[in-house]
Amino acid sequence: MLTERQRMILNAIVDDYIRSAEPVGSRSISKRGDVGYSPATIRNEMADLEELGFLEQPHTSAGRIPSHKGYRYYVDHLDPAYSAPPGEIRLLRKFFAEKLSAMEQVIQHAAMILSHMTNYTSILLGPEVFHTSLRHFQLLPLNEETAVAIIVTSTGQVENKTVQLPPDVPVSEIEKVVNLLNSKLMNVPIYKLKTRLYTELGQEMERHISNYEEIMKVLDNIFLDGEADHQRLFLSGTTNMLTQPEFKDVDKVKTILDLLEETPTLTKMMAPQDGGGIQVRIGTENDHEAFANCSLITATYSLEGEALGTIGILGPTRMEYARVMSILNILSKDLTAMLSHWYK
Amino acid sequence: MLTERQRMILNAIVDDYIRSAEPVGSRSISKRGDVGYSPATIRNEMADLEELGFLEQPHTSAGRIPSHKGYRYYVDHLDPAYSAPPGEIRLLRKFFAEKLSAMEQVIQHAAMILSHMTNYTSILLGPEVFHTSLRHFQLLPLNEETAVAIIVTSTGQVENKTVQLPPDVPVSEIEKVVNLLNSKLMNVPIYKLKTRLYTELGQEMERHISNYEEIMKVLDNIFLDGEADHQRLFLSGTTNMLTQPEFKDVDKVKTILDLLEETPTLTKMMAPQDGGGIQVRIGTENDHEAFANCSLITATYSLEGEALGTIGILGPTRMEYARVMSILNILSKDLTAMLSHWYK
DNA sequence: CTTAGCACTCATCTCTTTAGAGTGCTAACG
DNA sequence: CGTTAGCACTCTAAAGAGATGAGTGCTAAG
Repeated sequence: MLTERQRMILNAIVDDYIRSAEPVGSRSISKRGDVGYSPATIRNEMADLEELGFLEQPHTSAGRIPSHKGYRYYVDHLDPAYSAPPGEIRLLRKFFAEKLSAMEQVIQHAAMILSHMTNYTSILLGPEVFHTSLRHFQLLPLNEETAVAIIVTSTGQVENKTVQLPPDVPVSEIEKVVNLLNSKLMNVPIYKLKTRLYTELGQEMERHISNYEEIMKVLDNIFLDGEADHQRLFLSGTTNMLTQPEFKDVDKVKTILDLLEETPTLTKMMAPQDGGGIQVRIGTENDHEAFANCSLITATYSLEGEALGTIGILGPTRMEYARVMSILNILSKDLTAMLSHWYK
Repeated sequence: MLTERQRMILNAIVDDYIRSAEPVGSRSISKRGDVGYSPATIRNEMADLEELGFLEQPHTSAGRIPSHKGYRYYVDHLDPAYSAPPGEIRLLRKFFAEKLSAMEQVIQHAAMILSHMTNYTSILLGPEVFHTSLRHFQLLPLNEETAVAIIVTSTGQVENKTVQLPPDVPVSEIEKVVNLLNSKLMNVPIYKLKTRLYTELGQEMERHISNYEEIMKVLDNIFLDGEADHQRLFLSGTTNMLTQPEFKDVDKVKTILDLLEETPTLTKMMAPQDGGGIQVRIGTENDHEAFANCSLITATYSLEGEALGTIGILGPTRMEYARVMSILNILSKDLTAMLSHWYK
């Protein structure tokens, strides 16, 4: 039905169009390495393919785009043996094997509810913390002043951080500390590391280690960081942004949505400022430019009196503050109640 | 700092703007029932409020919108006792109490993976079926010809459907059928109801019930419906639609996204046509106009040889068919494998 | 202090013009 | 006879030029 050359050209056009989303001109096909014909020749073939119904012209002086029939032909003649690259498959399987902890499910679920009820975007910061514990700790001196701290968690995640060492700490001392930590803090949940450091190790450290206080500071610093980095972010209702008339410009929405994908930035923004309770950040009070026209309302939930995570609603500055604040208030309390019931 | 009247006007402007997203003019404030002043008076106050920094003008001849300071004032002076309407709170708590079954988590998780890996929107149809079973069945005659069938599931969901009764069925007969169903089909998973109807009840029905065949038809009809309605839909990556240049027009995206919210329509579209395997529906081959520029690629996963659900990717007609088809193929097989392992 | 009236401003919509990409056709070439 | 160069032609997208109208600020009267 189609000549070999026509098939090749059709394939080239579909491929190009899939990549570029722009009508494909004869010149650009001609310039591809795998097609050895001039634009004029391609044009002739394209005219034929159009007549046969495989291509379309959006308008007279545009390039061609595949018609439905063209796509259909392309799909039906795809190499059936084609398989995604092995790296991709490995990734797919790896993600698929992951599981959410019961805790995370609750958070994710809450995110969904929030976005549905408010018609805004909800952002929930949940403590990954809950299902990861310490498997291994290492502190490798790089030189006299700096060392790399390595934390391996029960889920196999490896975190590392470069830290400044206090002056004049002999290697033997460091080894002692590391051994102590590994023996005493093994299997302790990440989020409890910092407190356990003091409650369980304080005395022993004081007895055996010379620079006790300064080393304590270093460790404190390391675990503090681990705590923040391990939080997990759940989003829901991002498309609700689109329904707001102030964001009818796609580019504006895009900058916001892109920022929502940037987990670290978002995590920082969600961090509660001084004290808990409901917090409202209006427009530029969010310290990111893309949120200049947004307001972020957050509330914290907690376990045993300690703030664990944050739930938040992102909307236009023109937001139904009263309603959203009330809903956040209720849900954060319910979450807190549920958690304390759960982990008791 | 602000006079009572200024506060009132500021509040009115913020409220109006929250609702309308349009700059608020003096006239519209004046016309509100709760403000008894003419536009000119309002204008004077508005000029003052602008000077104080609570309001802004997008341009000289537009109405006013609240500034950040204006929102801040509004928020800080919100009635602290305000609480969302009780109906809303009840709804919130109800949703929050819901739980996803293990099965559903897997599906939802798969949806996320798919959208992340493909950068398109993923739609997964999972069998709610798995964790709901029949708790109670009722058939209430309305008159001689019609009756309401009520199905209560183990999760407390209540489904009802109006059905046509065959002529001349005495009430006593109906009662017998209902009793038989309740005694024999109690705790049977919804998805097995239809087959069990025949395997377990066929003979007994035939013996005791006069209009056996016609009543069977009615029941069949009822359970068929329940089966379809109980499938659960998971979406992920809806915002990926935005990154496609063909959908840079917000209105176009909106029609698509709106359709994605319509669960029943979507469920129907995802239904596999004749036979399983990977299916590609290009443009208008999807029987909904809003998807004229979209392609939907679907694959089914199954349990014990029976198709249970569908996983799909929605993207522009200009889609990376080969890659997506390969990924769907792998994931659908992995899902099938996982399920058979799970439910054995 | 409040309100009516009127001139003024500026965004938005529509219409027109312009620039550029890509075609179709014709004629020449190997 | 298939392939290629050249050129006129077409049509969109971008830029510019009025017309429209909502809403203001100011002034003067109530």
